[in-house]
Amino acid sequence: MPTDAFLADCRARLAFDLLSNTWNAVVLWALRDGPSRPVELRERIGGISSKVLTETLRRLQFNGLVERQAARDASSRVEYRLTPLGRTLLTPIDAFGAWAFEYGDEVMAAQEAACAGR
Amino acid sequence: MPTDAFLADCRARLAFDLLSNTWNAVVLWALRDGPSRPVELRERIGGISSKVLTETLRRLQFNGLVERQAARDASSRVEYRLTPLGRTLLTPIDAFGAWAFEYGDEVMAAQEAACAGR
DNA sequence: CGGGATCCAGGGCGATACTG
DNA sequence: CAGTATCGCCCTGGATCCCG
Repeated sequence: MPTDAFLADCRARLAFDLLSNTWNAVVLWALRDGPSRPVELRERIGGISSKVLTETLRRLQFNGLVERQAARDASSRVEYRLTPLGRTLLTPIDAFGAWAFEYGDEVMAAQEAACAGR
Repeated sequence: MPTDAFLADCRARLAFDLLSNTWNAVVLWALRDGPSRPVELRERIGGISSKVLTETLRRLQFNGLVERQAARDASSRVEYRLTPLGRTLLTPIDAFGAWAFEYGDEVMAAQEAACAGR
């Protein structure tokens, strides 16, 4: 990867856009351990409404990161799973998780310091 | 880092939130090579208004990732630079850049395929 | 040049209710 | 259970103007 000319490169922004909303990364992460049904996802994630979850999954689907599989019987059981492409995104997301685990406290401290200063 | 109990962990979401807007990652990236003045940042980034750049820098400042340094003379020259904490974030961002460089085409292809299917 | 003040449009996100 | 339809808030992001 070239270290310069990054910003004008649409590819980089494309990747940033994939993470530029509240739930994309969270849902991808929630799918890391295998296919899941919406109910499972919701309880695993917590705090996400059915509607927003669906919207997020549609977005991820649109970008080729997730695929949807309906049950073959008529029951309303559906599964979502990461595509191979989506799975490759776990590595960078992992990097962020590790970062948060290590530096999360510092960020929160900075936030409180900034608030205190006001 | 624990691989489970990630989603309920506020720390992880905190990190995701740092990337959950359009410009945070881009501006951080633009600062990677050293302190810069807003004008420089704007031309390096491209497509960002003065107002939005300022807002973004304030956000990053609030989170302790960037610091602002006014010139000592009265001229209106200001520099922004990454804090040590902010610099640690470059590694995960790098991971995303590398990912985009490698898989960007696949994402765009998936998008086009999704559009064609409609 | 830096950056505030406005005004404005779009969309993310939430709560709720409803259909199959 | 999965998903859609509404309604509405609020924030991001963009354009413009103006001040030190």
